[in-house]
Amino acid sequence: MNQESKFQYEKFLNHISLDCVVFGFHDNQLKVLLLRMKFTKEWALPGGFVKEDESLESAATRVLKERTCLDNIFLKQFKVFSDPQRSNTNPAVQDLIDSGANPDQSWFNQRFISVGYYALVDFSKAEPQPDYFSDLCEWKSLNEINTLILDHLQILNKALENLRMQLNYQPIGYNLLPDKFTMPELQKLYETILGKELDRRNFQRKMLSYNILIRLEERKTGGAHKAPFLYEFNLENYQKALQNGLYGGW
Amino acid sequence: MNQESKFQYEKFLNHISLDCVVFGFHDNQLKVLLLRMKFTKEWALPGGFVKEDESLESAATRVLKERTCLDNIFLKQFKVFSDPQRSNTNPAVQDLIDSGANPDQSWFNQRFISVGYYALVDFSKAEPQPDYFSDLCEWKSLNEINTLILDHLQILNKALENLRMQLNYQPIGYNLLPDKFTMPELQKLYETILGKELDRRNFQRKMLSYNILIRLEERKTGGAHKAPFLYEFNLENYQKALQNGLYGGW
DNA sequence: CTATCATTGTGTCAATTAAACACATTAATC
DNA sequence: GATTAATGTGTTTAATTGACACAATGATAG
Repeated sequence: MNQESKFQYEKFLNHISLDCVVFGFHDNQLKVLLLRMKFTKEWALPGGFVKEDESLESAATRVLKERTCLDNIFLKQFKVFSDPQRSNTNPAVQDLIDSGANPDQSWFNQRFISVGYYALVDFSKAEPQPDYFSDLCEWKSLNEINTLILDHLQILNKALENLRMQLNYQPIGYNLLPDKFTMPELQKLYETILGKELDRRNFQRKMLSYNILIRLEERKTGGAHKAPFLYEFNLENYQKALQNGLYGGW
Repeated sequence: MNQESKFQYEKFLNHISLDCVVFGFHDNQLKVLLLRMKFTKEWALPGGFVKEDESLESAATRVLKERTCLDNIFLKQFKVFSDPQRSNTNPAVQDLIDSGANPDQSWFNQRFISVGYYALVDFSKAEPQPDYFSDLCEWKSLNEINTLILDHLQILNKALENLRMQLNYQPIGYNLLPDKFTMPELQKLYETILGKELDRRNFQRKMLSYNILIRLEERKTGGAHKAPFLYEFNLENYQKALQNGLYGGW
């Protein structure tokens, strides 16, 4: 276990927290990284607080490095959750207090405005680590997730909504797939995020038209049936597409 | 002057502020509502703080009602600005301190994480009101705005970027135009936001295809040349389009 | 080692959408 | 009443999307 040895709430800004929806892709399924709370055994999104001298982005990066052991994670701020009632009527708060991290209870009893981030990571490279308040850190498939503490399920759904939007004007995949991947794998990723099936041939045509893929001379063998080509991203064009978007619109 | 008689910083959450980029449309130009600081005479975005029992949305709504005398303003949260250095190296802070609102200076010397909102309002119905720290509240055209306090120019630019994005998947205009308007006026609004010209005939065809417009039997007379039809929005379809978006994407 | 099977690679055709452009109409002005 | 400059309403062509067909191939079963 690579938990923090002490929870130093003294260093953090009051009232502000952040929650991260970490997406990964494995077994043709979209996964989300969750923590199991030590006491109530409820599941939660990884989150944290903001130190006095760091930006939200730095704080999110720090938290995600602690939870996944990864650097350079794709991070996107998508919404702030500020309902005054979002955290004060939930047993999870008691759980945090029970943790003993904050003896006088003043830290967890305050109201938090939480900034939501979603992250896209390479499933195979992440090494899930629980935090001070949890005893387990695991990937869960979307359909396995029924309840989460506080408003975390709402945060997860909003993140997914935003990820689906991103799909429509920015490339996706570099952060979620291994370096080399097949067209069917990329398509499955899209289908999983969107929750619907796409036409194989039209998908390929559209995807290739973005000019962000490089087809390798290699094929992926081992599976039954015809061996598909391997692709990798053209990083230069991928970055351009991230900046400029994929569609013109007006 | 309809200023607040007292600045009650005691009631607000520490470290959290909000800034609003209020867009209006007048004389075929996109306008932004700005405040002139009492002492330094620098210009700033309208902003405020969050009371202990209100959400960010409520706080933004409250602030905008104070600045424009309008209810039911279209509001959209677009980004949080959290650079630790964003406010502590700027003369504007001294200006706020000089205001005397907070004698021990503890309030304005703290670090603020600011949530950015943009608002779309009917120019002709807003009644600009300065706040406790400003002596003037005025509409400014985008090209008139060169410098703003703190990182407000950056906030403005990000808001504009987001507004341009919104144009590509949601209808716009109901909040910015009077109840009845002409097609050329609507087109000018789009052109102003996008900063580029559009083909008159293609614009009309595309806009009508959304089914959010109702053409009235009336025409707008008074201008030289042929009188254009007046339109109004079909509110039911407009709301649907806001929810579902205008384009399919994947 | 050959036939079978499921999947991949490639391509076509029709329908829809977008871009570029032309001409008739009309309200104010002189 | 002619002129002017903008509006109303098209058409034509190109580009994109959606639906679908068939050949190629790697593993597997017999």
